[in-house]
Amino acid sequence: MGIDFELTPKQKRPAGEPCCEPVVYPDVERAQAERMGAIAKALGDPVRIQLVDVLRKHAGKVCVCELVPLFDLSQPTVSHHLKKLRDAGIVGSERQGLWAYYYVLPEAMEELSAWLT
Amino acid sequence: MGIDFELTPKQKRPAGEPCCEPVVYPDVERAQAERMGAIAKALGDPVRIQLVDVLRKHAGKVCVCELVPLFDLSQPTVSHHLKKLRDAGIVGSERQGLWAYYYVLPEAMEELSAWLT
DNA sequence: ATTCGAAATCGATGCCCATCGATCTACGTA
DNA sequence: TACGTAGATCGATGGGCATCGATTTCGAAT
Repeated sequence: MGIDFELTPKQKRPAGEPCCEPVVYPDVERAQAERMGAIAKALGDPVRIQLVDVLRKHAGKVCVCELVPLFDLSQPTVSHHLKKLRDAGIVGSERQGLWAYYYVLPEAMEELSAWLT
Repeated sequence: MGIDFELTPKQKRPAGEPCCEPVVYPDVERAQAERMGAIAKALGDPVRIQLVDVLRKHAGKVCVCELVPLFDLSQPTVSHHLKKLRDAGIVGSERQGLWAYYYVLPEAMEELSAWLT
């Protein structure tokens, strides 16, 4: 359990004057912190926040051709943002003929939300 | 309300074969998306996730001199991460003599959590 | 006054990221 | 078969970020 960090302070401080109570092990271990950080990082862009918001409010699969004109960005850039969200497990995609449809996978956001609260 | 994006699709598609239902306005406007993105971006690093976790679980003010040895990082690097969290409004700080104490400001994380759920 | 120490800041470095135009892929249509 | 189109990928570019050692700042202690 816990993290393989050093926990015994290396600095010495004046005797009889501790600066605070000793800190215990962080109870998310490093792997979970990296997972939370990865989700948060994927959401750390206003364009991707709005993409997720549109997909979520639509409550279904949305075609990329509907997403691109929502932004003042090129089609490759929107595709790049969608890929970031997909790599983080926040959205899924599905191809039907020429068109590609994206949808929210709620689990990732529930993970982060559960950690936040 | 809403976002100043173009909403009428510019691409024409084969008649009688719509790819999906039309997308409505995103109901977080751009400013709110940027706020959410800023919070998520500040949390988008495993070190900062663990910093927040330690501060939160400690339920009080924690001295920087206790935080630094938790990580295999230099003191300036930890200070840099704390500054990022402070700039995003996720933590607050307080100086007492030589030492500096940090603590979680729950409002920012509640903001993001409320948007996520 | 001088020294010591905790924390922030500075400057440099190497890497990652957002963005674009151009290209590629693959499917539908004429 | 050839063409047109939706979306992904490529390569380049400019800016931002994580990290470090060195320095600065300022309060404490001798």
